[in-house]
Amino acid sequence: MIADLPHVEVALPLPIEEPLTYLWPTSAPMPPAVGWRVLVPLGNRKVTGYVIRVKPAPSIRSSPSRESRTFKPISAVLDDEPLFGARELHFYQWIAEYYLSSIGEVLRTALPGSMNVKSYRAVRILPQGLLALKHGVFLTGQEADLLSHLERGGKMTLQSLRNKVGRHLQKGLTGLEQKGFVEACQLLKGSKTKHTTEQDLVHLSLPDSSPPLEEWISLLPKAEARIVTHLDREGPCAAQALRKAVPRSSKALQDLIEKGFVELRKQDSLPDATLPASPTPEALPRLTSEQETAVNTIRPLLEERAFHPFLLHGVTSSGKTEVYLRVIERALDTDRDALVLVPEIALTPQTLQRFSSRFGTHVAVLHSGLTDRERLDFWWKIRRGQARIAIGARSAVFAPFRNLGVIVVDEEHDPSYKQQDRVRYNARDLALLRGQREKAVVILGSATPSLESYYNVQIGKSTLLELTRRIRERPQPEVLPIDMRQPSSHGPTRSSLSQPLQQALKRNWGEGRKSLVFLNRRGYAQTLMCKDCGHLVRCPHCSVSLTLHRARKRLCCHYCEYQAIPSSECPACQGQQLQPVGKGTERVEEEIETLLPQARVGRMDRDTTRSRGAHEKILSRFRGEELDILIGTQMIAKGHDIPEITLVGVVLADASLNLPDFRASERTLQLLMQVSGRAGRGEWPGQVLIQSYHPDHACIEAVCVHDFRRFYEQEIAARKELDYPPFSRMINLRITGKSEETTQEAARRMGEFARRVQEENRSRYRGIEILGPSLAPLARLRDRFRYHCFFKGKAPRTLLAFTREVLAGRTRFLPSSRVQLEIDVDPVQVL
DNA sequence: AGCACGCCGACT
DNA sequence: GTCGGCGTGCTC
Repeated sequence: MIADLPHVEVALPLPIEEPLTYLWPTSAPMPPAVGWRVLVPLGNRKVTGYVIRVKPAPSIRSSPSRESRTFKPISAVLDDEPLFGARELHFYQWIAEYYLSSIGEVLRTALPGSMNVKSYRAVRILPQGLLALKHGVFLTGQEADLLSHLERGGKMTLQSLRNKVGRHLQKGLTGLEQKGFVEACQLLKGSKTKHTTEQDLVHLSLPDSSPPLEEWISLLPKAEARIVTHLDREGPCAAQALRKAVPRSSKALQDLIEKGFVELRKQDSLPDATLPASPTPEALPRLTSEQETAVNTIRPLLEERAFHPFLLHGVTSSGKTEVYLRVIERALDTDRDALVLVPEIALTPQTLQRFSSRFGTHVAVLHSGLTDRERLDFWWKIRRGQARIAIGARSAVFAPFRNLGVIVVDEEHDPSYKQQDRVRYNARDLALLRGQREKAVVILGSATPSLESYYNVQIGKSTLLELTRRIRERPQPEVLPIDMRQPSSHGPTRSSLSQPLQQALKRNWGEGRKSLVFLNRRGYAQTLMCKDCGHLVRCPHCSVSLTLHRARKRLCCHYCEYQAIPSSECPACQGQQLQPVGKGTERVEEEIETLLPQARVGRMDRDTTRSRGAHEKILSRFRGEELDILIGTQMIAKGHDIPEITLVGVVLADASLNLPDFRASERTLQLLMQVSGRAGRGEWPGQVLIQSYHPDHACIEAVCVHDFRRFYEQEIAARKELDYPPFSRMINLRITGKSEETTQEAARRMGEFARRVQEENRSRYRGIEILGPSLAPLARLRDRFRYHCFFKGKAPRTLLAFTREVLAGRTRFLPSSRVQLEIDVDPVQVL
């Protein structure tokens, strides 16, 4: 046995739970260690993996009777240094265990996507093959077919060949391979992204059984032939230099790479130039006394290098960002790094401006629009200590800083911090964990803290810092409810805008001020309904109705890609009375245009911000002098600061209130407070009108009197009563499948099995409550039926242990791959 | 995840 | 007969 060679355990980004063992060849230029990214053989392809353990050399005493198996060696080491160390690995392992996922999946989530290289089985045509095709000799029909596809495509994966030729190509291929017309090989995918410290070196990579070079070159197009000649004469050449040396080589080089006749290899180029000098210092704004207290409370703990969580509860426009900036400044001064998390939608140029004007090029901005290359670049800059601040959405919580001093989670209540697929982590919670592990200060900021975070303050786990006043002593806007049940609210028309809101919009526009109108429902009408038979137009793939989008002239499903052309005829009764019901932003826009024909009205929702930069473009038109009234969905409620807005209208506060979710009223409060906060940020006082059919609901009352705490007290009492979070933890198990019967049956058996597990270990699992299984509120999505089940318990560890035990028996209740199981720990959205 | 294999029904 | 569908099981 080759007992002395080092073995490593490699985690793979696949749904394989266990790491696999590989041999670390002695020929490798570096010793095995945790964190190396490697390419490993798996079946007949190659995948990226990450070394998570170096196995101790087997002792001499280990009995040879135990079947010793041989392991495959790794194929390649992919970087010049490991991507993570023991500390980071431990963090990843914690996440895998807590979110009931595998370490490989966590690594895939935590590291930039372009780290994942894969290979597929492929074949490529050999020069003899090209000749054979030209002269049409010795070929069956299928062989000729295959060769002609290969001639066009160069190196092709078996998959893509199959798509062209059909599945049965094995016979033809083996024939061609025997005749020496094609060669089996691997095609790497995703390896093209490199960071800037590397450059491409072009190598010739002629097939093994190569004829004389001249014969070869004669078969290639001119430009390609020139490159091959150049490489043959000069040897390997940097891609950029080659482009200069050989005219018109870009396209030809691409073709050669695809045909597999040349290869790109990475080579280190010079490291980045040093960072530019610090930005021009700007006069720092004077802090309010509240801001100063906050900064002065946080800074000493930062300097102590201790973990300390803070909840910065600051009303809108109270200057939370300035507090972050001051603390970050101090962190940098003491040689520590800073991480700032914001909801994706709040990553606007306006927000970033404040950070970059203060900290210049130290800031790495991680937004969704980055190319793979840029993302990788930032990742390495952070890892190498060249970027000292990162600002980004959810996934930035994994930014590879080594010396964090402070983590900021702005708008900490925002549900977008929860990842909704694969590893369903909550970035806010991971920020706290990371701060604890790395002895950093963590600041959670919000005008409307989540109940969890506010509760943590009450039980002493976190320190509350309050900013109760707006900067420059601006008053809070006046917030008034409008009772939509009162007939007097409506005018003679059946407008979605009440009389008071119409009056206010007119007046505000007359005074030359800006108005914001909020409705959390896009499209023209919620759906079409038949007046004769009551039929609703529904999505054929999901259990939801289709939304009418008038500009696009389509009925759209908001959960899948399905679209239909609206017709005036009822599909059920053939009546001609299909009518729009339920108004969306598009309709409200139309109503406002009718109400104020001279006003300039804009709309901002997912439909109008589809293209890149559209979001900011609409906002800057509104900020400038091009729009008077902006109507939109929740994306108008976030972050931006437009001083001229003096009126905010909420068309229907109830829309999010009636969702079957225990957080519905919390969510509604957050939305309403946030959108209200847009009013009166400048010199003129603001007014907010909230239309509702439940104007006396606790969360609407709370918004009207600006009393978050009262709402909190009420809501927390209700949660306690029902043992909902934060008084318990929940885990949601969802079973989905295309067949209704199979899915329902699997869900039923899962519930049964879970109850049996509980019964069998009654003493340990007594405190766990099993709710369901039941049909999910969205019973079908993308052709899959959905059933779910909740486990609820007060002790997180026991709850996790229980769930693990149930999952261990998943083969018992998940008979086939026709049903899928998704696990969501601490779910935020349970539709 | 991706790939092979093996079982079935529907056609050149 | 083969073609192409899908379900099952494995990967160091």
